[in-house]
Amino acid sequence: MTRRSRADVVAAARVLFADQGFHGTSMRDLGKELGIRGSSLYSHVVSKDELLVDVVREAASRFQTLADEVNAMSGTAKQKLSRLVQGHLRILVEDPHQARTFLNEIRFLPEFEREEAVAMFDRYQETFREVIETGRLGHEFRSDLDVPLTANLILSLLNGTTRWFNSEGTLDTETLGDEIHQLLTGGLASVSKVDLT
Amino acid sequence: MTRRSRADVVAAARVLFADQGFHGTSMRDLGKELGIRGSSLYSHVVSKDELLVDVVREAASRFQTLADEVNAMSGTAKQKLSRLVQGHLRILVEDPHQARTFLNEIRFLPEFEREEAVAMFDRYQETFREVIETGRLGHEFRSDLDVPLTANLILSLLNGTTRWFNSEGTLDTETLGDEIHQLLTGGLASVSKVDLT
DNA sequence: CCTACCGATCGGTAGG
DNA sequence: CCTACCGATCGGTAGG
Repeated sequence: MTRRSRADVVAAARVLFADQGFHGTSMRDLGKELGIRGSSLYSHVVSKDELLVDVVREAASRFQTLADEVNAMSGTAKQKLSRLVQGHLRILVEDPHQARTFLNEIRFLPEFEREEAVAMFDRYQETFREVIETGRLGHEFRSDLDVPLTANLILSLLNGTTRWFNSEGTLDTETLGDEIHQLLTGGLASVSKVDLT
Repeated sequence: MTRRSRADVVAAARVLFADQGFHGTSMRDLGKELGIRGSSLYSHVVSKDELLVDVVREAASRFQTLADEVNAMSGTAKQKLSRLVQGHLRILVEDPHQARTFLNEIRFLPEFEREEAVAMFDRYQETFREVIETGRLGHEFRSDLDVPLTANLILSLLNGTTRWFNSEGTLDTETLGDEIHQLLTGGLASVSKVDLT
């Protein structure tokens, strides 16, 4: 194997921070994953914190990109919600370690970067709120919806999939997204909606 | 203050394991929370692991109790689901630190106790599956529902509330449960279901 | 990227 | 419940 780059170190951090937690992972653990000494990592990064910052930022950036796509898109609220659901799931599934580090270890960031990440995620969540509000005003969704609450519930549902969904299994990601979108728009009940529009 | 009991130590563990993580909490941190030395904790417990085991077991036990209640209950699938949703939320809200430690730190348990806890939670989840399956067969719910998937989605939604719900806020727990139950059974769509039964 | 090392902190024990 | 301490490990640095 050749010399490692900073990107290799970040790659190891994604995996170990996700599996063992930030505080459960030592620099020596990361080194072992790459076949080098823990102390050698400091030629690539100046601190352990920096690795967590990198992983969280790259995840945040993906969510930001999805939000931009949806904001630029035309279509009904349901269509936009579907795109948000599918896009969000794709991000979680494409790099589950990155996603889990983002979701679970964000609280261990240094204060400045933590606030930065939280603000970034809130801007992302704002896209959910806007789509829900549009659907509510346009009578696609219930007019009595609590919009911020609904956004929180949808994101909880999506993010929770990282705890059990395995993309190697029988269910593929897009089908999962369809199931979720169906549950969100129509619920569990058996009788299909009468569309009055 | 008088002498501390093992229960006091477990109480401190619930809070600090939830806020700082199991690996981010030292025995000295726990001691400080109680106003004693870290080493003094060993007159109450034999290891740090034991504290995590205690917190996880007490949470698991609460879920088990709820499952027993629902299994003993009569009513429609929707009513049972509502009871599961409300009961699950109440457990999360009554002791958020215990709940968050259970959800986030369970993976750091010693292998035997981890498998025990996972098995316990799967038995609990089985109650969700049974209720959903009953509703499906009785045409309360869609007949094409993927039952285990739906159980996972519902639990993801519920557990995710620990990340943002604050029972001190304007929204009380029961109303949150109603909103969730409404979302789950009817979805976001605006037109109310036509009940053919 | 390595060896050698730093002070600090870790979980835990002995003995009172 | 305390002091005093153990070996191991932590994040990180110096110097090559």
